[in-house]
Amino acid sequence: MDMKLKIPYEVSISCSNCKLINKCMPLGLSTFELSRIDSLVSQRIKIKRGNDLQRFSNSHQALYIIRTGYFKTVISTNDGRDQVLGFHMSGDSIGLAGEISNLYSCKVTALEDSTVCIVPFAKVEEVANSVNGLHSHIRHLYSLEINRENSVMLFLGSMNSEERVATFLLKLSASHEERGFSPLVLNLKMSRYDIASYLGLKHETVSRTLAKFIRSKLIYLKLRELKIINLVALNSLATDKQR
Amino acid sequence: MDMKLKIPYEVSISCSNCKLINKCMPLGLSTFELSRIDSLVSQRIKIKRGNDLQRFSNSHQALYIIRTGYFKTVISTNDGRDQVLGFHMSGDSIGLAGEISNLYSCKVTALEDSTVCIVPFAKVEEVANSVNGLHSHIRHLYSLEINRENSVMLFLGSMNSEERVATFLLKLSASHEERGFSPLVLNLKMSRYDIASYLGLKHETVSRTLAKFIRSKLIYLKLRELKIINLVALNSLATDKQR
DNA sequence: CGCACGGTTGACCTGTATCAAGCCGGGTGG
DNA sequence: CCACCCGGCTTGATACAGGTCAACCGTGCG
Repeated sequence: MDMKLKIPYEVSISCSNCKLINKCMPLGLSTFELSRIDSLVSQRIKIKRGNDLQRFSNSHQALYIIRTGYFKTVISTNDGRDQVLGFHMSGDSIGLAGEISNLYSCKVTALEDSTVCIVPFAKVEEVANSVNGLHSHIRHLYSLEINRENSVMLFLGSMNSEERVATFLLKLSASHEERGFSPLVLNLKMSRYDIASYLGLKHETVSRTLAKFIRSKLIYLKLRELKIINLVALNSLATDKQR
Repeated sequence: MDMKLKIPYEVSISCSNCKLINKCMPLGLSTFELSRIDSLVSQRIKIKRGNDLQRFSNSHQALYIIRTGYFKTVISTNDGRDQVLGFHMSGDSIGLAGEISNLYSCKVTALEDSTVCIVPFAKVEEVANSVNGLHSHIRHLYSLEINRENSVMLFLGSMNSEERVATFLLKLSASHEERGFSPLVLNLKMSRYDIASYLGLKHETVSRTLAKFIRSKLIYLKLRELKIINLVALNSLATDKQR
């Protein structure tokens, strides 16, 4: 069924035999279109845990797509304020905001060893007339990002700490499930500090809230290893604003 | 120099003689390119204060650009949570997120009588090969929006109430200045409730913080009419995180 | 003209931040 | 391989910013 050949580890470096193709490219491409897609990715780079995806030349001239690994994006101001904007895993596009504003810089940091595909927009425009819907797909990627940010603003602007933490766990769970992993077993790649910043809380509050969830048997947690025990209850914590 | 002919009020309905062309379209277009741009806008619609920009057919098939007026975008969940995501005025593009997610709906409400230009993406793709940089300009618009949202997440996640209100006023001021108005005289189109939601505060807190600013002679405020008296101090409140 | 709603202000309360102490685990160097 | 140490994490005690509740005012809309 699923032939497992012994293949040198660099062979699968083309889009057409990448498992993620349905996530980062339009659905339902013909074989001809697939062959054109292969020329989109100018390079694939490896980034070690703790390092930043430093932008090559002009960042908003290219799309960065995570092939493997885990990242956080952080905005920092010159008065020393930091804010984690999001966490990203395989198939996600990052750096869509480009470098427009100089008021604050946006950093993309690997939380584990990762690989990233770089798709220059120039190539997109070259290839677009032979691949149907490529432009609209790029717009779709931007829309996804804006939607993601909207949902972050929602909890930052209107939720208490329990609701925020529950929402965070559910988001993680959903993105795991989306990628074919168990939605109930999460391996946290980020620190409590990262979570706290993302949720607009202090790390102590995150700790306490997680402890409360453990006590009420919603989750199991040992360091960075987390299991969701009561998904339903967690969900109603996040979405049933009582009163 | 600048001929002022008496023209029936609907004539200026083409992009090539719209004052906003430099804001919503790429810079430095040739006259030929300008003529192609004119065909981009499929229609211009009027929206009365208090009404929503209801999306036509499939929203993410078109770009909506504010010609005149003022809008707020609001996200609401089915458990009755509301969050103002932003305020928008002439030249801004709205609705870039499309309708991807059904978890929460995003509403765009006019805060005063407004007009909006609709640019279907299908037209963009038709015209793109005769207008240099049109695709990259669209991407630029998305980037602007993502950047804007990043800055909102920054204050929602990491600022206290004074910093938030000061930041809000400075943002308003900057967008006025950008459009050639005085950066010091602001006419608030939105209610205190809207401001509060946007800033992730309660309206009482917004009121009190504004009152504090009045007392310390940073601003003058009478209902919705606001004057910035000490821009420098306001700025250092927003950006100098002491300690 | 009147009323409802937006806005302000005060008194009080609570959720989250702050400060502080201690624990644990993993990485480093001897 | 072990010991140490540092950074991530937890937990407790306390403080305070901002939320909540309530009363009142003004204004602009119907």
